[in-house]
Amino acid sequence: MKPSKSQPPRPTPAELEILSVLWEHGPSSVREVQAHLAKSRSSGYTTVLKLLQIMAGKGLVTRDASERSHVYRAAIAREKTQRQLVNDLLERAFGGSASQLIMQALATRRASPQEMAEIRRLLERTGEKDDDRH
Amino acid sequence: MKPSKSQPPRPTPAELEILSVLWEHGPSSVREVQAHLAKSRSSGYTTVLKLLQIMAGKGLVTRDASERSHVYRAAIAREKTQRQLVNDLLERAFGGSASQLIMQALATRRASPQEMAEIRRLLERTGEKDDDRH
DNA sequence: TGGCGCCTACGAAAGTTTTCGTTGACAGTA
DNA sequence: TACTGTCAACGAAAACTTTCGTAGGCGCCA
Repeated sequence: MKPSKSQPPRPTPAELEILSVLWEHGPSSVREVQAHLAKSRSSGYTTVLKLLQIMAGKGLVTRDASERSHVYRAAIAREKTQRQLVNDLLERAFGGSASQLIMQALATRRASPQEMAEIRRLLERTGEKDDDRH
Repeated sequence: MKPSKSQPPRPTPAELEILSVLWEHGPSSVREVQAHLAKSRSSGYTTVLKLLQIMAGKGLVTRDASERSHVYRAAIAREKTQRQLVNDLLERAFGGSASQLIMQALATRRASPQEMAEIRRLLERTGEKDDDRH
């Protein structure tokens, strides 16, 4: 097996679901991941185990094997992964137009008033001065 | 081959890139699609042809075979497809939070000042409509 | 000790997506 | 007609993803 790359590859759909569980619930055993996953997808125990092993090989998760039940934790940051995925979608389906994507995001899920407010706030902050970072 | 379903399946990544070309440039021959595709991905001619044939079978594109060079056109609407994809991403990677997704979309820094303005405009309009129902 | 339950490891199958080599057809042209 | 360039069709390989069966280890306890 190759040493895990410095830059882990993009997670597959099933891997992404597992990462979501780890992001939300923190380091977990296979059993725990599988239990949470069962709510949205039905995957057998060994399937989840295998995926986690593969993900460890890819560097998507790390594993603490000091206990009998190994504990897995996400090795890539949620935000960074989300950004990468959005970027991909942007390129592949929106011709790079962020506003188009945002429009569809707003059209799909009617964002709650709180969310709308948050988005507006975010937009003001980001929009004021484009390259004024401090 | 099955008759194309009334509801075409979701396009795969490679298929989506082809659809993007068709959406942007309109009905095209295989050669034209492949030429445009070459900018972002290197796919051989027969690969693109095969994909288009598969897509035709799935109902993702239609084909005009009256000329020697068959002309393909997208059979599914851009907006609808985009919305579906955004929805998927929203569910799979953002726990359904549109504002999170939008935040990441803005963070990619693809948005030009014009786009930012457009987004702001869009947001105001949507926001008004939201509270302004009677 | 023997049996039970839970765990990891591993390999292989099944399913899906992408790639391309090869073939035969057609049109234009020398 | 023979040659050349371009095209669609097709099959099969290659690559990738997901699933699960099976085997073996370990700890617990009757």
